[in-house]
Amino acid sequence: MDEQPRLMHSHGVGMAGHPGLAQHMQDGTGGTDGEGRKQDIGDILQQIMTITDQSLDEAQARKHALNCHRMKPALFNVLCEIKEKTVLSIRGAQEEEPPDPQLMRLDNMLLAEGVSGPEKGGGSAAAAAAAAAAGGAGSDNSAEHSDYRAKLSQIRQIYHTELEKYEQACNEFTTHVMNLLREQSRTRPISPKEIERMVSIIHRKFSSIQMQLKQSTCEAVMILRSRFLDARRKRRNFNKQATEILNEYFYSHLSNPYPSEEAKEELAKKCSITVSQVHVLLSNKTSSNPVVSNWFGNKRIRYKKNIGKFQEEANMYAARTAVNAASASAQGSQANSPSTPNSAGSAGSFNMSNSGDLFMSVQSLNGDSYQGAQVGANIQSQVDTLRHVISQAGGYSDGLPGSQIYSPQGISANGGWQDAPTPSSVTSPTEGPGSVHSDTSN
DNA sequence: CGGGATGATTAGTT
DNA sequence: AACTAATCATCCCG
Repeated sequence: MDEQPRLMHSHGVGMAGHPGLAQHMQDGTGGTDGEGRKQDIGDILQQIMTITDQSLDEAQARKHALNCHRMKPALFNVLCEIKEKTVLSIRGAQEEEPPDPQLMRLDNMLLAEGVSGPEKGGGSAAAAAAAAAAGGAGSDNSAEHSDYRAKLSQIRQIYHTELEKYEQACNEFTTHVMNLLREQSRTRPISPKEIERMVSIIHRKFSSIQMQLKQSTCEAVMILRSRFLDARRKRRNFNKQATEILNEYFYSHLSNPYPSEEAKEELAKKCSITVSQVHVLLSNKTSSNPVVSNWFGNKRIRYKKNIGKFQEEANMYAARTAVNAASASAQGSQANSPSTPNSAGSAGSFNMSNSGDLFMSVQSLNGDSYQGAQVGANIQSQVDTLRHVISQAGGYSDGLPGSQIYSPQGISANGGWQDAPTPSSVTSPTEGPGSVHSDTSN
């Protein structure tokens, strides 16, 4: 303690013209002493040089001896002088590096993914809440979701633990090095700048290790994420019941198969269809159930594309809803259809994109405003077929087994399915697709 | 395995 | 923003 570390700044700079060592060397009495001093200095240097070869205790002892050596201040001054010169060259190498762009990228990503952010980021919590709210019955989805979150938080935990470990190690090491340097500054000149430099070197080293950690964390998150996103693409067919419910709605609203938000929600609930959690996670909209919307979108387009293929199905569901509604009450059968009065498919008036004139009205069962079955096609290539079908009055030909016939009402030539009162009532296709009366065969 | 069925995604439209 | 049309990716049945 008696000896403060001799940092250079405390020594001043003005010794260039007056080297302390020279002074010491010259303040002897006789010329012959010169030899002895030289010897002395050589001794000291020798001791210094070999100090690292010794055991700790020995070294410690020798250090103390050196510290007390009468030549020490002189030697120290010399070292200071040399240092002063070399420092200049060191300074040049010292550049303030800008923050590593890649590190910044990693940081940003970790933050965005909620790994490095505040504990249990509000964002993910909100997403979870949204998922829970949107998917009331969806145990499947929320399970998947929580799985994702569990894995993410696992990653986050590992990341934080490791990060903390690194930080601690870094601090420990830094303190250690600084102590060492301070200790050493007794025997050799060390500028604060040098210590600073050393510290920054240490920090750089550690931060490069940290970067590796961040990188692998990012990778892990990416992998998790991609696996999660892939999962969303994995298609699971709805169960039969769900499909039936959806189909029922579709065919009973064939005139306007665009369920409202509430209707979609309702259907989703009935079918136990939940929003894919991804939708909730990636888009924070609380709106309609995209799964149901997807279904209706697909259904509409596919129905429209190939009505014939769906005739059977349509009739089936129409019949079902008819029974349910118990309305029917088929009153008059219009004269003009060759077929029996009742043969009406579900009414669909959804207007085919191109040409409204393809359908023909054949019969309308309801006195009030309702149209009977309709057949329509928008595809030019189907026209012939349709004509054929129609001419057969519900008989079928090639692709179109249907027994449906169009009535013009509710159909607008221009676009979109017109809305029409629920068709419900109309049908009674008696028997499935069969319902073909009249001259079917020919 | 091939191919149709089907849910999801995407580009473009209104 | 919701829809259509096309397409992708997977399921599923023969």
